[in-house]
Amino acid sequence: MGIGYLCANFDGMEFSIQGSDTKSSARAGTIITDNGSIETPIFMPVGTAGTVKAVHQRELKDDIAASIILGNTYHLYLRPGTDILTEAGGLHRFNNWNRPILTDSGGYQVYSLSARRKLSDEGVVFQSHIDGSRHRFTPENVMDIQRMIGADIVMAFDECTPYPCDYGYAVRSAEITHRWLDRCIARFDETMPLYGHQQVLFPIVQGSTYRDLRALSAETIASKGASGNAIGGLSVGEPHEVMYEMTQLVCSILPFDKPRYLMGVGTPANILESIALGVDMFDCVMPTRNGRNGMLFTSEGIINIKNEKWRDDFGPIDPNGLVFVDCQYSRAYLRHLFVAKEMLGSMIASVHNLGFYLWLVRQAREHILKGDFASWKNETTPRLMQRL
RNA sequence: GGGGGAGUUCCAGAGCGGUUAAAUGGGGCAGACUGUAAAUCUGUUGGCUAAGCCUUCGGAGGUUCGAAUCCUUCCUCCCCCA
Repeated sequence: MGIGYLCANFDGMEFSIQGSDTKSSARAGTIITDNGSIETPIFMPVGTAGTVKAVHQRELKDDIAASIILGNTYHLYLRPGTDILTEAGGLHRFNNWNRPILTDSGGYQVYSLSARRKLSDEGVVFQSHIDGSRHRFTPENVMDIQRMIGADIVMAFDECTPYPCDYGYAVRSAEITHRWLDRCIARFDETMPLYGHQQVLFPIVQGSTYRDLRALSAETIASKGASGNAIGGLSVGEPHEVMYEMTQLVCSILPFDKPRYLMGVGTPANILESIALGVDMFDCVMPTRNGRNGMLFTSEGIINIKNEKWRDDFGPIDPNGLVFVDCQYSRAYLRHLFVAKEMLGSMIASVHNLGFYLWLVRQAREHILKGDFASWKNETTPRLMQRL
């Protein structure tokens, strides 16, 4: 890849707001990228290793109607590696997804693989979870790798601050993330996209659960004038009220006219609450991972499909679901697949859960445009979160 | 017909005189999972009027302070030789 330069003020992404709720900070917008547009609020299925686990692209597009998916820098760098990705012509062509992609930077792995890495101001040295080999990640090469992956939205390299976390650590962690951000921006700005579509860089707010640090971090991030801004370091074990408090605080500081992305969140309730606080974008492994483990989110509540009670329930998985699996397979059949450890069970559950999550954010958008989002959210959430 | 082996809690299978309601798997039941080291992990799995008691290791007797473990006998199954 060559070192190039960008036209001043060029923004590879547009964001517009079509409407907002009357009794909350929820808004309905549209993000336009070179690979397609995204109506917000949006849920982005996680496709860490270049695949939304157990789901075909065809299902993602036609049934689930996902408008953007994730990839992960750390995982794709280790496998298949940047040589294969560039040879393929980028991740879009490699995994046959012609809509937008967002790549996480590996900042979450700084947290989740903390036992396997050494963090310094320079960057992070990871010991591969695959073969133990050592790999240095810096703000600079993380930008380069994300250029080679070719995501439409790339994330700044950060440290997802753990929880609980003492104040001193939270300060140092946020400072590292901020220093890294400047290096990310510098490198990103001096390099060019490789595959003919524009890319944008989202910075990430940290600050753990401390209001002053969150505010400081949000102001720092906001000052960069990025195309969109992310909130990281939440949903790592803190109480929900704390997560909402931090989200509300940060949203009040981040620019109104740019999309806000709450990383790693969450449950259906988390998502609706955060939309009300002004968040536009979400991603979470919950619908796929929990789906593979037998947990179904439905319009009627939450189901553990492995439970004996579904053994002879021949009703649809979700009578109100819009995805083809919802009405074509029974709960009894899906339970059988899980009990028998048949892989189709994981596939059906993943398609269903993602279909449900995308349905949920589409509903949210409709109610925001109608102006009754807050009341709809309050009456809907208890039903969605009840255990069946 | 002759010789040998085995029957243990839902299943397989340890245990071979007391620390055994009985290892370990599996199965069953339940729980967890939030920018994916996860098609993963954890708990539990005889009964009860539960810090205690009752029933349980093919059946019935017996030895012993004490038996799933030793003896007698019966039943059932498996293998080898005719």
